[in-house]
Amino acid sequence: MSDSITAVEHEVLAAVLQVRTHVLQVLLWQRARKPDAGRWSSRPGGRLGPDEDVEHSIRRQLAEKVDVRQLSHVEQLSVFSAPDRRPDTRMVATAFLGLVPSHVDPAVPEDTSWHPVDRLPETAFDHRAIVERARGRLRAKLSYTNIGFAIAPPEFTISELRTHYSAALGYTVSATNLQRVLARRGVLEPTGETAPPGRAGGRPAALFRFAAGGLEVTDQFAVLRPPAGPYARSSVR
Amino acid sequence: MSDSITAVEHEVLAAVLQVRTHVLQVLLWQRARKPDAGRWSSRPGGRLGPDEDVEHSIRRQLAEKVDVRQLSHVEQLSVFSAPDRRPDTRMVATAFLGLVPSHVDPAVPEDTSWHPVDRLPETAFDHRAIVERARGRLRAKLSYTNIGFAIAPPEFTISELRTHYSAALGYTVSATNLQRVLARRGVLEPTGETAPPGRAGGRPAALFRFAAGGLEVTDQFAVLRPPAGPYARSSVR
DNA sequence: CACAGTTTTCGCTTAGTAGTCGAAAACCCC
DNA sequence: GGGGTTTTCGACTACTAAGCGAAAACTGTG
Repeated sequence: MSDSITAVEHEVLAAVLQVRTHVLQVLLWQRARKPDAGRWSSRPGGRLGPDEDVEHSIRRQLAEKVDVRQLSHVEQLSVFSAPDRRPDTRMVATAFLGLVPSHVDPAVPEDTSWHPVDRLPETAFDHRAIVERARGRLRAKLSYTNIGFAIAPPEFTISELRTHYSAALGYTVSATNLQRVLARRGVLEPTGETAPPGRAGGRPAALFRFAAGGLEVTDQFAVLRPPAGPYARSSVR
Repeated sequence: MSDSITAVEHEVLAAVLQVRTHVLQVLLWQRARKPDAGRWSSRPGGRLGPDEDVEHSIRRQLAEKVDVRQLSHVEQLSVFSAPDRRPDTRMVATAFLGLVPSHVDPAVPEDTSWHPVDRLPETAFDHRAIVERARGRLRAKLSYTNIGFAIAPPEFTISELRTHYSAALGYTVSATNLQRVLARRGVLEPTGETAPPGRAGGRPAALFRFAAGGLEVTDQFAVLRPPAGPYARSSVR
C-alpha cells in the first residue's frame, strides 16, 4: 500500500433545481476563467474548507450565490472523481442536489442563470452528468417519498401540484391519481381554504399543504415486508 | 471565496457484507496502529491515489485483502467528512458497499475477521455508522432491485434464497411470496434441475438462477407512472 | 337569470401486485 | 406401504394505483 501522500483537492458542488414557468430548470454559472471558459457549470464549485464537512461546505458556498433560506432541500448525490474530469487540476468533487420551491425567485449573481434541464447549454467538465444525476434522483424520490414539498409552494391546489410533478417528472400525471396517492400516504393535508377560480370560471380549487413533520418519509414502502401472520413459526433455521 | 489551498486527504473504504452461516456479517480489520488501536474498522482504509477514481481505488485496495473476483457488487454509499471523524488527521472518506456471494469464502488476512452486523465490536472512528449505512442500503435495494444476485450463489433453491433474504433483511420472509415477487419481475429463472433432498427426505427443490443481463434492475417500479390511456389530451398547459 | 363553458372533485370500476393459508406433490427411511 | 419431511402450487384476501365519467361549483354572456 505504497500510496503517495499527495492529498487531492476536493470541491463541493450542487445542481440546484427549481420548477420555473412549468419547466424543471437548473441554476448554472458561466465560467469566465481559465479552463472551459464560456461554458456553463454547476454552482458553486468551491473547495472544501479545513474545518467543515461537505454538507456545511455546500451550504456555506450556496449562501454566497443564493439565499440559503430559500433552499428547501439539500442532499448528497455522489462523488465524481475521474482523474481527468478537469483538465487543469486533479480535483475530486462531492456533488449535491439542491431544491428551491417554486414560489420564490432567489436573487442570483450576474453570471448565473436558469436553464431547462432537458436543453442544457455546453457544460464544463462533467457537469452535465452531475445535472443528470440530480434530475434522476429527484424523479425517483418524487415516486416514493414526500420530497414534493421541496419543489412546491407552502400551499397549493392539486392542479398546481400536478404541474410541478409533471415538470419534474417529464410527463403529465393525472391530478386524480396524484391526489389520491399522496393523500393515502398521509403527506397531503387540506388547509380548509379554497383558491379563487381563474378568469374563465370553474369550481374553486381546495388548497392543500404537505403535512408537517414531513421531511422525507422515504421508505415504509418496502416490498418484502416483515410477516404479519405467524408463519414465523418455522423459524429460519 | 477565500478558501485555503490546503487539500484534505481522501481515503476510500468499504463495508464488505456477506451472508455467512445464515447471518449477515461484515468484514472488519483490527487496527494495530496509532489512533483507536485495538478497535475494529472497515477494510480497506487506503488513500486515494493520484491517478485513479474512487471506484478504481476501492477495487484496487480491496484486492489486497480479498480476491476481487469474488466480489459480486460494489457501489458508492456516501461521503463521510466530519472534521473530527478521525482524531489524528483531517480525512475525508468515500464509503462503499461491497457484497460477496455466500458460496465463496475468500481468504482474508490474519488481522481481519467477519462479524455479525447486529453485534458489532467496538469500532474505530465512524465505522459503525458506515456499516449501518451499508446494511440499510442493502436492505432497501433487496426490496426493489435484483441485488439478491450479489448475495446468493449462482444457483439456489427458493428456500436457500429465502434464508439469504431473511438474513440480510433481518426478518423472515415467506418463501412463497419471495418466489412470486421475484418471478413476476422476471429476475428469477429456473435451471430445470433440482437439488437432492436432505437426509430427512422431502420433495426435491427446483433450482433457480438470477436471469442474465441482470445487474441492477433498479427502477421500473415508479409509482406515479407516465399515463397509458390518453388523458394526456389536456396537456399540462 | 338561464345557459354554455370551465375547472375541480368525487365515486365507481378495473387492474396489478403483495401477502396468507392450506393442500398436494415428491422425496426419505423404516 | 406408511409416517415424517420439505417443496410447490393454487386459491383467496388485501391493498394500492390507474382510468373514466359524472357531478359540483364557479364565471361570463346573451
